Parts: sequence; C-alpha cells; structure tokens
Amino acid sequence: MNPNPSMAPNPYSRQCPTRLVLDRIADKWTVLIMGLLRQRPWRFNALLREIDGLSQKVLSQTLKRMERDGLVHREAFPTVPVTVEYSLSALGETLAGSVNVLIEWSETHIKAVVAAQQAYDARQSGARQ
Amino acid sequence: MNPNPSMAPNPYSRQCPTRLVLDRIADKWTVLIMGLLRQRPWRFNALLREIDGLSQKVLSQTLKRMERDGLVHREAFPTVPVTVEYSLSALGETLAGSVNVLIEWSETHIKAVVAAQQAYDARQSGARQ
DNA sequence: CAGCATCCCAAACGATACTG
DNA sequence: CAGTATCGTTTGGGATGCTG
Repeated sequence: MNPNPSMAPNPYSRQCPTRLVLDRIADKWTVLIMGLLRQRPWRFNALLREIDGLSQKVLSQTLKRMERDGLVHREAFPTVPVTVEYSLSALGETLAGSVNVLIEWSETHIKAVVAAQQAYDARQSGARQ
Repeated sequence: MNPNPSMAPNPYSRQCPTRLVLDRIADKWTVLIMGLLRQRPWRFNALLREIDGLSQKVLSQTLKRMERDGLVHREAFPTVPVTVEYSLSALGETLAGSVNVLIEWSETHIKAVVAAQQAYDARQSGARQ
C-alpha cells in the first residue's frame, strides 16, 4: 500500500501504514483504556464500568482493534460463566507510558486550557459586537 | 461541570473537564498538526498540502479548536492577499513533545503492528473454517 | 459474564460554491 | 491566500434484544 516501501515511514502520507496505526492510538478511548491496563489486567465489564460514557459496543470494537494491532492480550478462562481478562502485551507496554503522558498533560494543564477557552470566547463575543 | 471540583481531575469521569481536553489532543489530526508546528511556524495552505487526506474544512475546524484551547497562536499579516501563520503557543510547546512520541512510536513499531494484524487475521480465518 | 446483531439517529466529513 | 457557508452523504455510536 505504501507507494515508497523503501523510504522511511511518513504518517503525513495518506497511504502510509503508520497513518493507520496513528489513527488508532491517537484515539481517546484507546488512551483511556491503556491508562487502566497499564495498572493491572482488567475484565470487560470492569472496564465498561470504569470508563464513564463508553458504550459496550464501542469498548468491544476498541478492544478487538487493540488486540488485532497486538497492543493487548485477551485471555478467556473456562469458568461458568466465562471470565475474560485483558492485559497489555509486550508491544502495548512500549506504548502505554507514552499515551499516559497525554492523560497526565490533561490533568496538569486543564486550568490553563479552560482559561484559554474563556479568554478566546470573550474575545470573540467582544469582537462580534 | 465537574461534580467534585475539590477532587483531583479524573478523565475517567464523563463530566470531568480533562475528558474534553483529552478528546481533542488524542486526535489524529491534532497530533499530526502539532508534529509539524513543532518544527516551525506554518501557513494554512502549507499545512493543507503537507497533511495528505486532510480537508480544508477539517483543518480549519481543528486549528480553530487548537487556538481556542490555547495550543496554537494565529498571526495574520496585513499583506495582499493576507498571510496567516500558525505556531505553537507556550502551552502548546509543553504538549508538542508528548504527542510527537506517538508519531515516533508509530514509525518505530509499524512492522510489529502489521505483523500482529496479519497473525490475528490468519488466526481468525483459520478458526472460521 | 462477555459479548454479537440489529435498528436508528446524530454527528462528522467531503465536495462545492463563494468572500474579504 | 485564508478562509466561511451550505448541502448531501457517510460514518460512528446509542439503545435494545439476544446468546454461549
């Protein structure tokens, strides 16, 4: 698919496979899920309860994509009813710290962002008069 | 909006303002744009040409959001026709390195991801028979 | 418990035309 | 050049019901 397989990956090119990867890891649910899996393994419904606003359908899709991309490991235990545990793969571990930085940045700089938004909105409504 | 303003921010809660911030910075276009602005200031149409697959409409929306969030600075020069330059704000600088790690991760681990995808797909088609 | 299948709606996006 | 405005389509996602 990459028109220049011999060249270095370039996510600014539409066909580059790194673009597909970036599309997925630069995703809010992926970031939040990895933030939890970084702590310990989680079960499906535990993740669902923990992440407010995430629907069962989207969690299912996201976990499946992450499993396909090799970021998470899925293990089903033959209990009744079945128990499924999600954990980070070795590959996922290499990414987890990086995405967690985004969560930490949000927490650290939230006040500055909200202040910037209010200043921007005030400028706009003032300019519009 | 945050039901517990006295508590630490918690992006896993739907109402937490950090969630809104995370929604925006964990976005593929934002990551790619910041990756470029990190190098030097860019003009609107230069960004548009550089980022393959990004439409004018979405670039416009994304830059406006980033400006409102205080991540980028927009400066218009009174030339004819007008010249507009986008650059990182001080706040944006604090984030730029972190998001760039995601781009670098994509480039570094793209082979492992594609291999994982192929292995997954092979398992699936095999299991389906 | 851990999902999948279906229906349905709202938001996102591309394409196009137009403007200071 | 650097956008805005509108429109039609596509996609994502919620809600619900069902299954191993």
